[in-house]
Amino acid sequence: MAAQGVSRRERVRQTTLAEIRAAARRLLIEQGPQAVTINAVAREMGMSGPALYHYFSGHEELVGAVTADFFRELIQVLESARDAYPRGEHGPRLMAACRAMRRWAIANPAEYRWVFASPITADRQPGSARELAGSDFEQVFLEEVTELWESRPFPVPAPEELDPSIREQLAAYAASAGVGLPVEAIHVFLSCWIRLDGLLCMEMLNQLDFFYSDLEPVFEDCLREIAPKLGLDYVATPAGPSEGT
Amino acid sequence: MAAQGVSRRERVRQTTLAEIRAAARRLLIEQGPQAVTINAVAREMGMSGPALYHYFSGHEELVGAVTADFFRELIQVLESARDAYPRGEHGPRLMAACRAMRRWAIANPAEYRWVFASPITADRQPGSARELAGSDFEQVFLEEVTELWESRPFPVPAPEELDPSIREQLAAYAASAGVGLPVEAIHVFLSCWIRLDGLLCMEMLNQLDFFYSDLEPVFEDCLREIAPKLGLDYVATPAGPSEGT
DNA sequence: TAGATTTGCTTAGAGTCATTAAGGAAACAT
DNA sequence: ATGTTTCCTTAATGACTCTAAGCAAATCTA
Repeated sequence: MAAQGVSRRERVRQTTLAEIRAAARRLLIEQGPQAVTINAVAREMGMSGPALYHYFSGHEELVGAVTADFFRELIQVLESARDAYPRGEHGPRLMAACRAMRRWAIANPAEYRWVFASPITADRQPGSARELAGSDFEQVFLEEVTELWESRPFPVPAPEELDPSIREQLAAYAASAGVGLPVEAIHVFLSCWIRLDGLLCMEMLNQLDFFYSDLEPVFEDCLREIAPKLGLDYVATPAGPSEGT
Repeated sequence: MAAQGVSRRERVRQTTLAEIRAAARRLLIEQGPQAVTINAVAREMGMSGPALYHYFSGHEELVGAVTADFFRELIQVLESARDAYPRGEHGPRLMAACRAMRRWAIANPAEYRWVFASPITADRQPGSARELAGSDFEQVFLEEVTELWESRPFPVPAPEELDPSIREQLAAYAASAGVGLPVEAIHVFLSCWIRLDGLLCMEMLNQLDFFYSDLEPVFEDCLREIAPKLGLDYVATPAGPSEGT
């Protein structure tokens, strides 16, 4: 029922790996990022420090694994929020994903900061787990916007209105990432994305505490401004999903 | 010529303090934030570690002092960019300050991240040097916008269009910070601020590397969108300042 | 100007980290 | 039953923060 092709050893190993990442997360939440040390994690699970080196090549790899976990979790949260609405309803699906992102950030501030406002500049090499998970994450929104565009194109600036340098950079990105969207549409999408995520970023970095105590209405305001740019209707209270898949 | 009421000792002490902060900054730039340790800073100036405890109560206070330095420097940069234009020209003055902020961030990425994307969650207590410098920093923009508003009010949403919760929060902020601007105007200002700084924030956290290699035109695009919200004309190439003070 | 005090530094040391090395014991494979 | 792999331990190195104890020079005081 459990063992298929994987040996018992392998299963135990995976369990331990998961336990390690869980302990690291607990430390992150309870005592902050600087508390996530090899020693502390090991102690947390009744092991001695060097034992962890059988599971991770070092501190950095542990950090990378935990980060990848968070990305996966966030992607999953976004996808299920999105999939609460049927495939064709791109507006509600996008809005739901946006709101879910903020909800996750609010519920998991330490994790959000760990991932996005990473003190850890390392692990930025292309090909790292982090980089891969990061692009998967963008993909959730980009895919939906692509479908939206294909089913009902939103208004875009005229080609000559777009700064040539921006055009060039986006063309390069589209080519390398295989995005099936015209440059102008990517520009509109990214403008919206930057506004929304920039706001969330500032909120999570506590840069707005001085002015606001609750940014939820500000976030909604941002959604309201963004919606028409993608040709969508802003809906304040998301109506119950119309019985999706 | 130099010694006034301060003793020679005090002067030497201040010099040493400055040298310590400079060494810390050098380490930050050359080897990243994790290299800014008490020991490394001391070594950098030919001292032994514990000596620094005569100047700072510990690592955290050193970090705080360096942060405050950066804030002061940034404020100074903003002010002189602004003051390159005469007092009445609020548009050019604001734009200049915005561009100067990005220029400083680009020229001093480590410092910018140190200040704004601080891994260091500590030192957030109200009254800390950091908090004070932070509010001075906002003040540069807020003051200018206030003068702009008083000389030539920009369009604001009708009172009933503004979310009641936002209104309430901004009213509280205005009262506590002594802002002489109606709530609606604060809202417009903050919307602009959040867009601009959110973009810069994401840029500096490398969240946009995937899409763009050079964000300067994107930043300009943002300025172009923001300008009319404050009733200003967007000017791409800032004309030489008309011989300000 | 001599003596007391303050200040700036030193080294020593305790406790934390990351990481490597060496070895024991249990699980597994044959 | 034997050999191998795997998991974990302790020991040790060198970094870090920070406290303690103490020397020596600068400064103040009488």
